[in-house]
Amino acid sequence: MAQLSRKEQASATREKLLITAKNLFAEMGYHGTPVRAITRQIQKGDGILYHYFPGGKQEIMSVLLRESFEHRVQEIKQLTNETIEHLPLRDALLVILGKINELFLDDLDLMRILFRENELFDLEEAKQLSVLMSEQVESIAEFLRRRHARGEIRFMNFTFAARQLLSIWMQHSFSCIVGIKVVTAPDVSAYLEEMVDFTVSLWQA
Amino acid sequence: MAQLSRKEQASATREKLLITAKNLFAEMGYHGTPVRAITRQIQKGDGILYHYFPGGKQEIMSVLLRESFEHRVQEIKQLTNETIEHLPLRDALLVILGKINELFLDDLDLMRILFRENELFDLEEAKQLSVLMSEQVESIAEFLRRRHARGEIRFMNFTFAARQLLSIWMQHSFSCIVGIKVVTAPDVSAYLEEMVDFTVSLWQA
Amino acid sequence: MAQLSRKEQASATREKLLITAKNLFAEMGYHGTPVRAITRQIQKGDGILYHYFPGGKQEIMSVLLRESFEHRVQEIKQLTNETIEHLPLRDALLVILGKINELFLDDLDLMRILFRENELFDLEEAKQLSVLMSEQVESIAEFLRRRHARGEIRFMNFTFAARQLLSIWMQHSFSCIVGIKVVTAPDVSAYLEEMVDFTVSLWQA
Amino acid sequence: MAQLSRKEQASATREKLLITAKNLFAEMGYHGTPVRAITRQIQKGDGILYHYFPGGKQEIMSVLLRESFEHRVQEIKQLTNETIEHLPLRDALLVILGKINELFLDDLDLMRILFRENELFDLEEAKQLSVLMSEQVESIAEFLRRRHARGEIRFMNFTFAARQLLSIWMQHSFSCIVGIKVVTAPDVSAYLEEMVDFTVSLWQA
DNA sequence: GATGAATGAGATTTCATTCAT
DNA sequence: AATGAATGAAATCTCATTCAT
Repeated sequence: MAQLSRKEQASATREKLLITAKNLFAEMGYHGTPVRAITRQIQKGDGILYHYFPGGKQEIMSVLLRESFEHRVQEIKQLTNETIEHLPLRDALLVILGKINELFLDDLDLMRILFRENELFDLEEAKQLSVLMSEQVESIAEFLRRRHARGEIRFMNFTFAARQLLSIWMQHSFSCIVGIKVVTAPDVSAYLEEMVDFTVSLWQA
Repeated sequence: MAQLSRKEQASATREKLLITAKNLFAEMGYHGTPVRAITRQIQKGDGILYHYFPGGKQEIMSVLLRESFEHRVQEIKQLTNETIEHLPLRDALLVILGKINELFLDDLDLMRILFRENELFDLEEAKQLSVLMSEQVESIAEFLRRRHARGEIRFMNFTFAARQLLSIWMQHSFSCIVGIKVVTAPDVSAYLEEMVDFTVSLWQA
Repeated sequence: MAQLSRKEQASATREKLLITAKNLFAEMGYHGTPVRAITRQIQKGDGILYHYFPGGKQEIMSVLLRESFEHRVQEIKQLTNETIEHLPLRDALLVILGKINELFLDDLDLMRILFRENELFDLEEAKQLSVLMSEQVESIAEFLRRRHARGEIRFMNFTFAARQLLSIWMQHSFSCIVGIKVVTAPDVSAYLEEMVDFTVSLWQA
Repeated sequence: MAQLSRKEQASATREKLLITAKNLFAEMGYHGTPVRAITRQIQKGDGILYHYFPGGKQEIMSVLLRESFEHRVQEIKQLTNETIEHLPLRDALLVILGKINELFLDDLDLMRILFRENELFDLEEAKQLSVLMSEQVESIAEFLRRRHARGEIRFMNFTFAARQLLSIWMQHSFSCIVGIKVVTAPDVSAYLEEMVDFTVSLWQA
């Protein structure tokens, strides 16, 4: 292992704290994770967490949410339509949903916590997520409009259509998170595909 | 006030415990509600809760969920299609969703807790809720089939159509519960109506 | 040992907490006394203190001060001049100062704490003590006036004279408390007597 | 600003530490002041305090007390009677008390701390203060003797008289420090003057 | 001279639960 | 049926101090 400068080591410790906290919060919940569990896992003293996050447990959670959110925003904004413009409609939609899904699954644990303990944190995170979803709706509506221009789907309220599509995905995701499902089928991965095909078929008629 | 028999008194205390617990859990969360807050509000000693619910805090929460769930099941099962059979399609669907909504809003707080602390309680409740939703999907699909038979909507995969409809509602409800919304519009009450109309219009084409 | 009813035992525990806290605070200071030291000394669990004093360490200190103060007020008010009316002046004054001294020495430890940590507690206690001292000044002035009427001392501003007397005592007491003395003589007990005699001699001239 | 040599810089840092510590101790108490508050205020690292004061927090407090005390001793010793020898008695006494008062008020905060935490530090400081006061008593007694020789006051035990005078001042000062006053009058500044006049009048009779 | 990462003992407090009465 | 005294593990957080750099 390379010799690390003090600054590098400090930043590494901070990072370890964040990662460990995220994992433990995911595994045992925010309330279920004692601060000690975090510090002990990185084999440091009890106080180290307060050295990097003077606000304690709450602050480390806040930082986790903020960082995850910022990453998500950046990724979704980069989801340019160019890469999907030439794909068949259903494939394009699946790519979009898949990409969104990926982003959420990426930090599914964090989402889970945000949902579960959502009163703990100032609702800022939730609000930002709302805005993000709204923007996404409009972006998809725009995409559908272009497909209509190409004659692939009929004319309709494209914003509503986009919402319909996102509903399917969101309901599916929320269900996974909270453990209540509409579909008790074993093959949950195919669910989205099925529903997208069905929806597109309605749009084409 | 009439003198209560011992049995009635006991039962009254048990009931008071349940109601008080539900209110406090809703207000301050399950973790945020000390057992003492419950017993003190009904002006009884600390131990009384364990007399009626030997399993303690967890048990009282379980009972609350179970009772609420049983009530919900009963109500939804009574949601006979007969009463809506003669209504226009979009009205009938709105009645169905409205009824489901009503049932959930009825104990929105409990739902919130079920979502938030869903790993605390054995997932039995969540599973039952899943089954309930699946049954509901089939029931709606059946209803749509009948409407198709009447020539009101075209032929399609009615199960998928029912899922699509429920997705809209579920996404909406979950969003309310966790505070993340796709629509930041001020008039949220009209949202469901709009989306149902849109969906029905697709089914009719 | 007689069998105690539950209520008696509870009250005994509360009392034990107060006494133990007082002793430990006196010995090691308020800050220097962990709550655990108190509960361990009475061989009870950590939480018992919070059962009787929900406000914790601060509350137990407050209660100690309040109770001590109430006792002191009561005693000083009962210090009727009747019992000293017939004594020679210097003896009467020594009785008064001795009585006051006794009252303070009674809870010298508490006084020490009140002085030392006086910013901790709302200044109510200190204010009340001030009022008490002022009243005492007037009471002594009144007594001196009567002695003047009897021709034992000359005419003068009796309030000032009373202050002068109390100054001697207070300075002496404060000195004992904080450990700074004007007199480094070994026989501190004779100090007050000497000074009273000196002062009276001035009044008589 | 002139470039400071290393020695000057070091000494400046040490001085900054002392001044900052004194202010913070005064403001928040010894226990209430974390070492970090001091080092952060002078924008240095955590360890710097231990560089200049290896004994840590305790040592810096000790040094503060010692320096303040040395300054006080020096000043009081310079309080030569020559400057007051020609003044009227009451004015001369007021000058003496005023000078002593000034010296104490100068570092009232430090006095306050010395009183509050007097068991923390070895009692050396308190003892020295005691000796200082005793010497002062004798010095005043000597002064009174000279005034008696001039026929301004009658013969009496001048040591006792000096004690009586200092009592008035000490009680007043202590009262200010701990917040317990004999006089609740609004004009506290006149208190000393009144009492001195009263005492002198007794000496003259 | 100076830094600040790291320590870890220890402090206060909470609270679900038990059980003798 | 009811009480509430007592428990004690556990949780969060503070802070004087050390020491490698």
